[in-house]
Amino acid sequence: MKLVEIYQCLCDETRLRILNLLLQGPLCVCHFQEVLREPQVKISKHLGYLKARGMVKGSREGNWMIYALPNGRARSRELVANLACLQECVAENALFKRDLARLARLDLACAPAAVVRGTGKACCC
Amino acid sequence: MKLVEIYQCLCDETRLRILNLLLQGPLCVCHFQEVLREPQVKISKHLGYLKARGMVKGSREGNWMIYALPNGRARSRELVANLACLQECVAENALFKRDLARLARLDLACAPAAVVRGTGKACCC
DNA sequence: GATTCATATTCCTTGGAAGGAATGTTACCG
DNA sequence: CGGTAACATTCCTTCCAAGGAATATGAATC
Repeated sequence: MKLVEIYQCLCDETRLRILNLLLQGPLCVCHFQEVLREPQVKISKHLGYLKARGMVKGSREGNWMIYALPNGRARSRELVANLACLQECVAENALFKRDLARLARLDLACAPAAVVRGTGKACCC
Repeated sequence: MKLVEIYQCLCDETRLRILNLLLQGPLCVCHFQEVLREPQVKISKHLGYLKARGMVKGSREGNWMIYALPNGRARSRELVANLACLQECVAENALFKRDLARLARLDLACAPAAVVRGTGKACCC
């Protein structure tokens, strides 16, 4: 992944919001939809864009697709630096903070449901 | 300048090369041309793009246009963080290092000429 | 096996960015 | 004041990205 490709991934607001959520951990598409409140096709296409460039990886978990950032060892210096920078930059931004708050509420509602279902998974409820 | 606008400025290789040079200090258009070896119109348009978004400022110096990053106080947290990140990211990149080397050679050739002309300016010779 | 849920893909339109050729503008210089 | 040097802008074409509607795929469930 070239440096300019990293920036291309970062130059759309929806993608920034997606990555902001992924900095908290893996997430399935339906949760992106709930938190971002954007149409399914929009979310899905941006995830496809990021995946095609190696910025995220996706794995199927039964009926759901879980997306995550590449794991630590697979992250280039440039990617690590830019993800850290992104996290610092969004820290005081209202939109991104609201997204994180919604994500936290979702996790709270989600985890018990997962326990009930006996999956132990926070996703997908 | 919104965060996403910063990334939009960064998502083109020519603009990255321009900003890499500007991290060393102000520069005139003709020097961008010499270092980057790209056509005048290309340089000029990318500088216009950056200027329109507040990423650089331009000032006329006689016959020349000098471009520079906004000065310290005018830089937002996001901009400071991303410029630092950019500088770190390009530090080991061959293309960007070559540009800096060319810039250094240009300054060496340029400064004496400026002295001879009695301007004391490194730009434009 | 038909249905349903979650997600992806296709097809379309629209807009914006990139690049080059040509031309315009501004300042300096004789 | 005509010319020239340094940049900017316009006009054009090409390409890619974004978004939505509709449709397809793949897994689970009955």
